Amino acid sequence: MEEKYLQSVKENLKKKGYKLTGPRLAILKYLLRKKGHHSIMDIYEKMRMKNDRIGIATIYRTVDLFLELGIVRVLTINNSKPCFEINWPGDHHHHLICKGCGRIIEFGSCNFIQIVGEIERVTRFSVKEHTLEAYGLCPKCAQKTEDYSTEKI
Amino acid sequence: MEEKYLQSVKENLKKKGYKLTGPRLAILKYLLRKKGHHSIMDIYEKMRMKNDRIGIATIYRTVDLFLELGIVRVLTINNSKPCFEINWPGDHHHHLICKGCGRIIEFGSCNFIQIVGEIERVTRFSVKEHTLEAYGLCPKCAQKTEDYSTEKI
DNA sequence: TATCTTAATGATAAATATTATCATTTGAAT
DNA sequence: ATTCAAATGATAATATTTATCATTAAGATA
Repeated sequence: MEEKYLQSVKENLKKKGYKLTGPRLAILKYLLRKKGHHSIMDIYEKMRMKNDRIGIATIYRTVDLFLELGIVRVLTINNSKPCFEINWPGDHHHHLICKGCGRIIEFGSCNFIQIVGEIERVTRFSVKEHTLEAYGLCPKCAQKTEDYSTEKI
Repeated sequence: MEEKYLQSVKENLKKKGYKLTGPRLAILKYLLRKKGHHSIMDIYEKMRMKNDRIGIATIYRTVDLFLELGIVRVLTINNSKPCFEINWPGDHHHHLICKGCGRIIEFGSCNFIQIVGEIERVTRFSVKEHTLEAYGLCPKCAQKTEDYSTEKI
């Protein structure tokens, strides 16, 4: 699975005339291994801890390139620093962010085909991608809020 | 309409113990008047040009406060600087961004009630808000792409 | 495999963006 | 009108991002 994906990334790069360098491969593997959402600084610090001599400029450059090639996706929660994740082909998921504890849940393929059709019909755009972020309260935090609201002050 | 909204913002601030100061009102009016999506620097520069003595720190602080109070919404397109817009109550729109020319189209209330219900059922979260960005090509840029693809090289 | 060519890298300087500090101002409660 | 804390603007301090450039290393070629 990952092997196959690495292969496809390699072809993707080559096709556009980019090299599959050590640092690029290392960042890719980092994101594949860690899963989840990682800021530039996350990636940089964690990789440096693993005795990797990588420079931060390379992280910026590589993430930008990966974004352009569709290898990664960016997630910007509220107003904070952008985080990146592997854009697995066929894995069309979205994010549910708890406003209480900040936990991020991924939820699977949304029934969006109809809505996209509607958008295309109304706007005359052709829609290629979409991202959806939902904000709310996880069960625990919802419980807490309820506790507060019934609490005597 | 705007009068009424200003009034509600005033109450919103007061309720939480914040003051309706000159700068806050000025920023709010700027966003109400200009419509669309504005970065921190946009707001700062335009307001300074209008002989406004406002400091940039105040823009940051005020926008953060307005976000927290739900008075504005943030839109972060791809990986660029966040832009802000008035969060009109009842105006639940989303953004369609042309990957060709960067133009942003707003599209109206999406049929999302079912999907939100589904998300809540599966994740046990209670969903309060959601944002949806769609990326694609506007009619003009779609046309251009087609031109290229049929062009002899 | 050794050589060559050029894109890519890492270090770091430079430029931008954001946050913290603090003396002064101002909103609004009294 | 007075009071007082919150808010402001200027700007210093940090943090983030981009640009520069000598060096390195993919990958093409022989």
